[in-house]
Amino acid sequence: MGGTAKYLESLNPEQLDAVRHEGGPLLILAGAGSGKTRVITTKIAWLVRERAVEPESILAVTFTNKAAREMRERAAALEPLCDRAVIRTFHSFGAWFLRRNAGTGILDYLSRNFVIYDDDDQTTLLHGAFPQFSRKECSGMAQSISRAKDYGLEPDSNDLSRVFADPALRRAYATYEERLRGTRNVDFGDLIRLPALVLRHDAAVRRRTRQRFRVILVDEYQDSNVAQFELLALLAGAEPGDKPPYLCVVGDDDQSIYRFRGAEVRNILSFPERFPGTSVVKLERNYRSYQSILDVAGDVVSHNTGRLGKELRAERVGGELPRIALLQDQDEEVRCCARICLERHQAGARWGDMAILYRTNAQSLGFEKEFPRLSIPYRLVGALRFYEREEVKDTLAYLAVLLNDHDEVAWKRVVNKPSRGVGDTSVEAISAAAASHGGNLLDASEAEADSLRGRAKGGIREFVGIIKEFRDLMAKVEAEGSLGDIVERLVRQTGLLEYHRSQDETAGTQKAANLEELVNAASLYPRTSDGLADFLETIELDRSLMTESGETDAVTLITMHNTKGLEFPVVIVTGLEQGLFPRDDDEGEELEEQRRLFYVAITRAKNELWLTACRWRRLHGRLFETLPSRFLSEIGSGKIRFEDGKRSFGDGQARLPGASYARGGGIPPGAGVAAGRTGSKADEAGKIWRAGQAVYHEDYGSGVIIMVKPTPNSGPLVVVRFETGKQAQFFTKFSTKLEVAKD
DNA sequence: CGACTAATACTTTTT
DNA sequence: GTATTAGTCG
Repeated sequence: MGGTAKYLESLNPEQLDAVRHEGGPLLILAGAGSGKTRVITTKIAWLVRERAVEPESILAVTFTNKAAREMRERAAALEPLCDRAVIRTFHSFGAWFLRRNAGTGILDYLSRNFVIYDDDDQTTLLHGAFPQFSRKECSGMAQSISRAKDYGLEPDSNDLSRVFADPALRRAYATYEERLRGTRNVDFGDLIRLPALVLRHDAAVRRRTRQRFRVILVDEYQDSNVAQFELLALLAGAEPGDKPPYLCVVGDDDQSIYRFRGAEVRNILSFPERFPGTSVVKLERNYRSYQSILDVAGDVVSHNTGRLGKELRAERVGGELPRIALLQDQDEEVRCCARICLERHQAGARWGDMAILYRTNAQSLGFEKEFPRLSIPYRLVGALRFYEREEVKDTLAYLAVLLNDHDEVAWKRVVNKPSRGVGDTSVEAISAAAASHGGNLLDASEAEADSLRGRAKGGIREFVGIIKEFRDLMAKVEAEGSLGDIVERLVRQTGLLEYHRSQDETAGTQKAANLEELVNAASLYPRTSDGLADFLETIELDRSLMTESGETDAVTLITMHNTKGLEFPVVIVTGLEQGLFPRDDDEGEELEEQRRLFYVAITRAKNELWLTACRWRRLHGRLFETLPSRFLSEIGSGKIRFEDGKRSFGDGQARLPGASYARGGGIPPGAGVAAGRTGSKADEAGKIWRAGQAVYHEDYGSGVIIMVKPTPNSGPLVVVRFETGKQAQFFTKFSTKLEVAKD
């Protein structure tokens, strides 16, 4: 090849290496803000342009729809042919694969128009199978089952103890699978698990798939789970006598933050061992933040063990020192953040340049209350998801029933919504009768209608009538209009629109408007079964759909998790307190994950970084005195500026963490937080508080102290587990309701 | 069947 | 403290 093509010119040497690498597997370790998406998209374009790779033979997978969209657009901008490449999320690829193979082989039971059950649907399905368990218990089971699928565990696996604490519940997994098959639908986990199963057992499909996809790229690889790894290994395997597809994964082990959902950091840590002959390229030049910000991030994450090892260097040298504000309480924290935002705005920054980050969604409340009063516009990210709303799920359930007579979950949801006199008894009767109709609920409904009593008889007939009518409507090939027209007519005719409109009036909600939005979204699809299945899949797989409407200039309120992939000129990370971030019981792997989360949060900042912590934090309706997060003590001296030395965690004297920090000593790691764990401590009244001591609380009853933590100023803090199973912490000094048990 | 009250929980959540 | 949900009563 001749000179460097123009679109490669602005890449740095490492990025260029990554783009032009060929042959064996490639692991790109891409630090935050290192131009990772640029490298992947350029690589796709380069393969098509310089290496004459067929775009159709390229498979690129991401974790979010947003990332997939961005990758598609940017690759196509570099080389128009790239729009023929398969660029999808892991799950959307799985759905695509399953629809092509539904009805054959081990997927013979599966409807080609399957819908995807979410956690809520899984719970409903389990509740139907196990009515003796509460909905809450079923939700727990659903979670365990999802996790099992994340780990690639089948119902007959010996390792189920990894996710099912209770052995009795393991059998529930098998029952669940049976019921799920009966619905002819899939859950989220199946979108990964089933393609792997097919590839493992069907040699012909495996060969066809491997011959088609000669290049496989994976983004955010650090967040992949075991099941995804297995699917990837199958896709990237070699057919006998053939070269394996080219495999390239991109990720950052320091940004792995989804362990609780089954993500497995080891996937990236051990990639070179799992794929021998792997080349590694590190992208360590950061184009986003000032060096002063990366210094803080680097200090924090360096406390983790088991890293692949990377050090970010800023292209943007200098920058002000990040600042930390130690506040008295949440109200002060809110005011502090508001002050920063107002100042920046007056200095010319846009509201949209600023973001307030927190660990838990509940922390957004204080900001939401105060900001309107101060005329600070804000937008809340990720709080309410469109597709999870009742009215949306109702409509989708009707549409699912149109596609599939066996969809037990959807059928149960809407057969009596809005109310048409079909109560639990009738629903149970029809459910039971479905067994003799091969699981077909519509047939069962028709057969049972006559034997139902009173209003239920007419109600069920009405329901069946509606379903049949709309199926006929869809089947009319010559009919004009889009799917939107069908959906609009459906919400009217079923009474759903009227039902939710009246709810709007009493509850002041926006349900009717949301239904309108759903109709609008549907009008982009053709009024066919395939169009409908496509529409449902898009909504099921893209929960963020329609959350952001229009470009509004507003301060972003967001959880740290949700900031991944984003950047802001000004970032304020709040709630940096021991007990909240990290939590007191975060240890080992979990502690390291929390530290990575902090790392992600810090590296979102382009120009300015603020950290805040409160001495008093209200949690579960109870006020706790806190210590600064241990993560703060991990920041080297001189790398952060202590804001307003007058306020602090201490009593205003020499052992002020803030004061000593300001002098360069670093915040002491919450003296004794770990050290005093097993110790006992007497308070002023001379009462002895130690682990194992039986106690009595006026409200909660009897319990046992499981932990005693000394605090610098507030006397001992005891963690008590009550007989009710409840666990709570008390400052013995302030808790008048807690007594040492008499005997 | 719907509206009330009482109990209950309460990280994070790409798909 | 707050929000949601389960259970009970009319």
